Amino acid sequence: MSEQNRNKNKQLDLERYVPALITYLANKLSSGASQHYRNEFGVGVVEWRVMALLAVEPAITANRVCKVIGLDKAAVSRAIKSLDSAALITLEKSDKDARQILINLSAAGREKHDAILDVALAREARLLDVLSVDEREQLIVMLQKLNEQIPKVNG
Amino acid sequence: MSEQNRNKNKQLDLERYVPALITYLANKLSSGASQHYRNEFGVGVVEWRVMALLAVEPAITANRVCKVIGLDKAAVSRAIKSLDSAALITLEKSDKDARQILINLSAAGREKHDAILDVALAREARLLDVLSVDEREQLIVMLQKLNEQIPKVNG
DNA sequence: TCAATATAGTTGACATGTCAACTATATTGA
DNA sequence: TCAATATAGTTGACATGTCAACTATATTGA
Repeated sequence: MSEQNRNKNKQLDLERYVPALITYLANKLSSGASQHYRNEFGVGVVEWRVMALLAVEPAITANRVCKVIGLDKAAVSRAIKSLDSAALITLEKSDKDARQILINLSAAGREKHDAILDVALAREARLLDVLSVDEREQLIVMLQKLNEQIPKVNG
Repeated sequence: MSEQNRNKNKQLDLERYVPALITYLANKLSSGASQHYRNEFGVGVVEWRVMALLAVEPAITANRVCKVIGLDKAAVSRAIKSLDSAALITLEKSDKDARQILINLSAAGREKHDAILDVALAREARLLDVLSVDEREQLIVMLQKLNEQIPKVNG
């Protein structure tokens, strides 16, 4: 091996570099979903994620939405404005704290949620089709662990 | 259980919904990396991914970059323009096909690549810290399988 | 009490990512 | 040969995501 070959041949194994694998997957999933939901249902993925959370936890604040879905409050603020314009949510001031606004799905929002949910679950099912039941369980547990590691990676 | 409770209580289990777990993770990883790399090295994640690929495969076209890193050709075109302005790559017309431009890392680009690589590998190591060696291997194989499923999910 | 500090949400600026229309060149097949 | 088609790369428009500065209100502690 020549001097040249020994030196400075550090490189990434792109097929095994986890951040790349995850970014690739997330980009494809999000853009595919966004396009589909926007065409079929008139809302984007961010709006969909907020609706999915509201179905689980009614009457929550924008701040709670940020914490759960991991988005910046600017993105959430805009998604809420958009959902409100489309009459898919209702907003009410909190009695407890005049800074807070409580968000709920409207009846129309609940209907749209149910329709999108079917599509979202079908998409997830097609994705996970290649994994065994055990593998799916392992994947979920590992992704949860990795999400908990994020502060250590970035901090 | 009342009629109301039986009906229409379909909802997502947000802690186990794989597209959400992946999107969350990818957003945090990419934005953390982007901020870090931009501050320390003056390039963003897209530029970094292109550089990492160029270190593995020299003298490739923009089209090849798109295929490997899974980005739209618009994003790649802009990243290449930016890397060229920063003199981190060299561009040369292909003799074989006048439409193609062959891209290589410049000496400065190679140096910057090596510096970022250390940080990138350290970030990955901190992320994977919570997983055993076996789990890491399983995770990589599963992510590769999921990436192959993408056409079926979106198509 | 009230100044200092913290928290909820909004907005403008900008990075990242995708789409579609476009120009330029190469390839295919009647 | 040359019209039809395919491929490489660029550009404008727009969706998604983050940051920092901002307003308004609540909480803390001297």
